[in-house]
Amino acid sequence: MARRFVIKLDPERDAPTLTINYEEALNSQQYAAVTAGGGPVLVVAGAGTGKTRTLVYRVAYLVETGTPPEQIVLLTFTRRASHEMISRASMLLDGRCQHVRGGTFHSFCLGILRQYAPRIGFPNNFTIMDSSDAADVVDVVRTGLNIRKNRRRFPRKRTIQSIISGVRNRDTTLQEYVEAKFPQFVEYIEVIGDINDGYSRYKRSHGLMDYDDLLLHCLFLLEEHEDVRKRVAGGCRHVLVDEYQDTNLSQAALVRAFSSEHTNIMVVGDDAQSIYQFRGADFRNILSFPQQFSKTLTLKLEHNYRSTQRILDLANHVISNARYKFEKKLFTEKVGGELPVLVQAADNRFESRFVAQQILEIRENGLPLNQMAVLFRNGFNSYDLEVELNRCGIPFVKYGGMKLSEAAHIKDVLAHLKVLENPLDAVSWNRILQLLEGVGPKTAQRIIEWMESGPGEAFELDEARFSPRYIDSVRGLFDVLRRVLNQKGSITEQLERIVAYYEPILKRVHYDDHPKRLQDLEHFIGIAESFPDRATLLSSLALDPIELTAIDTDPVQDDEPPLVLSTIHSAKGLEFDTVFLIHALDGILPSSYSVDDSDALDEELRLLYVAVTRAATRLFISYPTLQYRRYEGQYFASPSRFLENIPANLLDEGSIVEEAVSVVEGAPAETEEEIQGLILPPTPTN
DNA sequence: ACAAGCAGTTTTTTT
DNA sequence: AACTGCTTGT
Repeated sequence: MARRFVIKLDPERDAPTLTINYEEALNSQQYAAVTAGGGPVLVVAGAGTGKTRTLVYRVAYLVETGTPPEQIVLLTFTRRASHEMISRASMLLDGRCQHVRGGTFHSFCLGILRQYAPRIGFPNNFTIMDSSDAADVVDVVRTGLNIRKNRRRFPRKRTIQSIISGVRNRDTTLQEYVEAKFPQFVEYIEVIGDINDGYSRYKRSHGLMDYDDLLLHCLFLLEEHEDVRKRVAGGCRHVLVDEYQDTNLSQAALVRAFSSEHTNIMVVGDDAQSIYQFRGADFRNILSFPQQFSKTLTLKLEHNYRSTQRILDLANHVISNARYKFEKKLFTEKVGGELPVLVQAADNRFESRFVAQQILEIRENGLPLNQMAVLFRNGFNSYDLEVELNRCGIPFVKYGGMKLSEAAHIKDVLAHLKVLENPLDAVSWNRILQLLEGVGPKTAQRIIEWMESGPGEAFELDEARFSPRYIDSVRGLFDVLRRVLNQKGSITEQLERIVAYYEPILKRVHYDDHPKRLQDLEHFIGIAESFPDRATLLSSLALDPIELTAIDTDPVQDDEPPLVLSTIHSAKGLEFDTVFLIHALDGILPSSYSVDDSDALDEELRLLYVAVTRAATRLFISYPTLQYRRYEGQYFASPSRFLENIPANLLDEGSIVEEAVSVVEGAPAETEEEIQGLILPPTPTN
């Protein structure tokens, strides 16, 4: 007779032993999120409430409680964010966290598509186009359709590309979208539709995908191929999504697909920080999450650990002016602190000198440079300041603005690599052929068509068909490509060969500044060295472009962590002790492109909210009164409308006084105490 | 017919 | 700084 023995479970002893004391490290709301079970979880987390911390601990918790790290998918907004979170989780727990799969939606989709592309009629080695490549294709298609540009006010190639992309990222039609956003082009809706059709066909026949395709083709793949969906979603035991308020329709659908097998999905975000509506994101996406996933557990993080109460008061006041009423109000225990200040400067130069001097002073008082940041609306708003910082010897890094891989000369060299990787890539062929003397759009097109129809062997040129005016230079191009291909050297060797070939072209095309551009190319070769192969280099560059200013950083003071300059968009998710928001002008912070559209205007307001909430203890907002415009010359600009009529108990006012001698020890006027001691040296002539 | 060079206009934010 | 449209040159 069988006997049954019962062992009593002792929760003290038999619970998995956790090396991290989660309860102690987190507040109760964070703890609830980190230790939540499976199923859909929505975490609505205000600015500075420990959103990143929560995700990091969540990753560690999942790993510790037995989820294989490679079955955890952490989708973030930038690759920087995903690297940071994964390495923080690794430090918290151990190296197992390194195997968590992370990245942007685009890079995660790329990985899937590289594997399964043939299932949807693409080669595995398809090329990723950035938006200016896409605009070039649009132009080729438009020319091919014989659409005359000299029709009245026909949209530019960039505009057509952004219309096409705008429609694909939203739940709308071309008709509706153009009527709403580009009423001046309503008469061309049909033509734009034709261009769009041609554009899709062109991409498909040449193995090209734009950014939208990475998401949409991946979604199509998962929806149409049950076995692929099962395999991919089967590997996603836990899906975590950061910055969910900035996802668009297709990203929400992808989240659904990824989590379709295990339904363990946690999304984190803040509707008040949605700043990518221009790209199709909709903050209502995050609010409708519980409707899209049944039995959603909703948690809120409202306790701010970052900022002083005075900064939060200003932030709460700013966001209360939005048409849409956001529900949460942030609170903190950091009472008091300095009142944020709004500083009026006479012009750009005064603003720059003010900021640089404050930074020097604050550093003098012991705050490291990398805990300060200067934020601005547009990449070019910091040009003047960058000059001033260089003059003062303040090292800085800049995020946002011009990217290395967007510079014409880098794109030229990259296009050579791209045709080696994907010989069908007609955009790149088009680009590199037109660099040859005597070859323009028409000839480039004819050569491409000849290559596609004719010889099996790539990079071979047959005689007589082409004019002797350029035949030799085409042959020269093919020779270089063939040599690079046959030699199978390292990336560096391949690039060096191409740059050597390209150098004379560079001198001809950019005669006035070729030394600077050649320097960029050398620097680029150095960066490329760290990539394992050509394909990885090209994909990484397309999805995670390198900042152009990485080049200018002077090696003199590289032991000091640099000051951060950033567009507000690129500063999302970051925090600093001291923040300077510069160029807070009407027409810049509410961008002049947004003032007619109340939704867009609201987004600009949220942008200001994001900027303000980056600051922990000190916030300076400044604007120059005098601005220049091309033909009108100088004119007086007004401060941001968002900063008007702010009660004096929330925002101080300051002005800049010029003082040729030394600091006056006396009592300055109250409103000027913030900038007491600012000495402006005589304005240099340059 | 097509390329090259010049003049005038237009520039957000990002994967 | 890059794109578009116009004029000139081969």
